[in-house]
Amino acid sequence: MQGIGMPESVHTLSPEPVPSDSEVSFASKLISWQKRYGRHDLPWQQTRDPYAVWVSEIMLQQTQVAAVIGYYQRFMQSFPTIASLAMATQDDVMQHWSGLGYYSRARNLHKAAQQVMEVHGGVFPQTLEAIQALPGIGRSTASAIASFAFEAPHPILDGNVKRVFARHFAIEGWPGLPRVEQQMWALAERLQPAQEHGPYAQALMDMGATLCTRSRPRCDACPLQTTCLAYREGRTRELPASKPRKAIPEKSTTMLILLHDNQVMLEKRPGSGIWGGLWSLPEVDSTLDAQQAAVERYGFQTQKLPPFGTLTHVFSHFKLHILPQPLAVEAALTANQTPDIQWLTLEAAVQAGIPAPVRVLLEQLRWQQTALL
DNA sequence: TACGCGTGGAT
DNA sequence: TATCCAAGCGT
Repeated sequence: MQGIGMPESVHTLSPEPVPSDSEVSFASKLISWQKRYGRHDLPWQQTRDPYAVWVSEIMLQQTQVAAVIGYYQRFMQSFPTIASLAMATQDDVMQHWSGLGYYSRARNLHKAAQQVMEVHGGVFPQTLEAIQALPGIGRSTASAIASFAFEAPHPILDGNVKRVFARHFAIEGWPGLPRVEQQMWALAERLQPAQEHGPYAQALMDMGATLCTRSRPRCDACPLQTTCLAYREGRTRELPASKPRKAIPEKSTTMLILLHDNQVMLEKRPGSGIWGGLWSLPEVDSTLDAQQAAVERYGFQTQKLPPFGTLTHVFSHFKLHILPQPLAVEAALTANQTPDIQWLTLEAAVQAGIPAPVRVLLEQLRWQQTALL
């Protein structure tokens, strides 16, 4: 297949349904390699339970394996079945996701479990269309679940696969570009083997994660070395093309640490947006007076406590400078109990579903108080 | 179509 | 330290 990788490669113009000989060996080489050198002992590989596969695939979206393992084990311990997840409170689910990031994944997973109970009678659906119809499951994740749980012949296209394709077939352009992605989906369909769909999907992921890594790929150990165009042309360093980046903006916010009776006040954030559904510290515009804001918003008379240093948290799309302002609540002028406010001891607060930087602040505070005793 | 959405590891 | 980006999806 000579056209692959050229800017106007043939399969974008006239897709060939029949793979060439070299494309057939692509899959079989990968599968053979996977059986011998791939990963087989990850916690979610000990089962074909579609629910377990599903949870793992959602956690692994944009998240590295090492970060997921502990979360996966605790999550499955607490929510071993679709029914148990569907019946859980959102707070309980978010608590298990706290620190893992991309919290819409947790909200969607929870919602989808309830959908499976209502729409599918508690049985995880088996067709690609029905799987992909669940919130939080796109084409690649649906295919991965179908491949691992049901041995179904659907191609995956995640970051690993894109990297392997971009290098092996010398595909130009950033893989996030719709044109490039469309080209890769067509390629993925042609390369899909006739059998061993689970091992093939795992092989692509293992290749991308352990050999065909972003930097310093281990081409010496690669089963595709003899056919890899990037290797042949010495272009593994420049492929795949990287995403064009813009400078990210910086923002500042003041977080109120309202303390009373050895407890701290947490406020539930709106369901969407940054840290949606998590419990967090109240935020005040940094140009405003924190104590005045505490009175106006909550009816609290407060005494300033010694502040501690600014905490900078970097997101993918902006940088946030957090100015913590500890305040001792002396008196509540008005009742302010709502479902979106709770008072917790520091020990309980760090166990709640809170964003990572808030955890850092509360841990610092707890350490300070311990040191004073 | 481009952007919003977290956190941590690697270089 | 700054930057990239990792088993993507929803809007």
